[in-house]
Amino acid sequence: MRLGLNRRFDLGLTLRSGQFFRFAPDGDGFLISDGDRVFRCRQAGRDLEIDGTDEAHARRLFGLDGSHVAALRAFAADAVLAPLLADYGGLRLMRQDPWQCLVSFVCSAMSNMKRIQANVEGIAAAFGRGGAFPRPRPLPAGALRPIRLGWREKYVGQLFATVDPAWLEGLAGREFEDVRAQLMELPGVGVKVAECVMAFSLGFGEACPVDVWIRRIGRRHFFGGRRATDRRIAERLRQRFGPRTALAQQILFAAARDGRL
DNA sequence: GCCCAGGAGATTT
DNA sequence: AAATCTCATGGG
Repeated sequence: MRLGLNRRFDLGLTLRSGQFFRFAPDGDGFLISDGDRVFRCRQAGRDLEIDGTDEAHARRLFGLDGSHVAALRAFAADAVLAPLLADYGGLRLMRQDPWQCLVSFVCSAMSNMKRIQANVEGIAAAFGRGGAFPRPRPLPAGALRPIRLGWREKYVGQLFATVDPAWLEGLAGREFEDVRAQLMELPGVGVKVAECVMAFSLGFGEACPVDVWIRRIGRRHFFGGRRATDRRIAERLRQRFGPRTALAQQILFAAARDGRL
């Protein structure tokens, strides 16, 4: 199926930006796994070719809606973001399967993108079917050991044994602080991981995950180089970008990792 | 050997 | 409430 794109979108940049981990190069496109959906995807200029899923899913997953244009217009007036839009304007905020997203970011703690991807793929390969991400279920003791998750292993095991995906999906659209507090009751989920799940799978545009990169550039660009708590940094970004904070954060993250900030 | 990586949780101050 | 410690592993 071919999907017309009349707005800015860069598939490769979006996939590699660190919000999603289940993709692999496939010819001149990608093989993508989002929850129980596995499909191929290829971008040719303003066309997006998808094979194995439907248009509604692809548009939702890649954030292909009109809100992006308005966001770019707002960002163009921002002194920090404006210089980045030429290279990062095609980076979209994805909306992936919440359960897969939750496990991915619990695995992300004090890790790096290559290893996170290997860990998440390892979990899918060991317990999933046909590339799909395995649904929660109690796993045999020691079954996660070969995945080499380190001290995240016990958290992932507990999540598989206790989380109800329907409950997780039901958090979308509810009150921000309430959702974050509920996510933080889960093992291995603190402020940062909770806001990742909210930003990348539950549609909370005000979410602002503060990791080492955002902390660094947040201090440099929004606090005059002075120290600031993660909470203050997130507050300032929210005040500056409102419901587009999550997208702004993702652009800043990608640019910072590229040495652009 | 060192330091760092999309942190969380428990303990100490 | 903020600073500190530990957790396991791979890469530069």
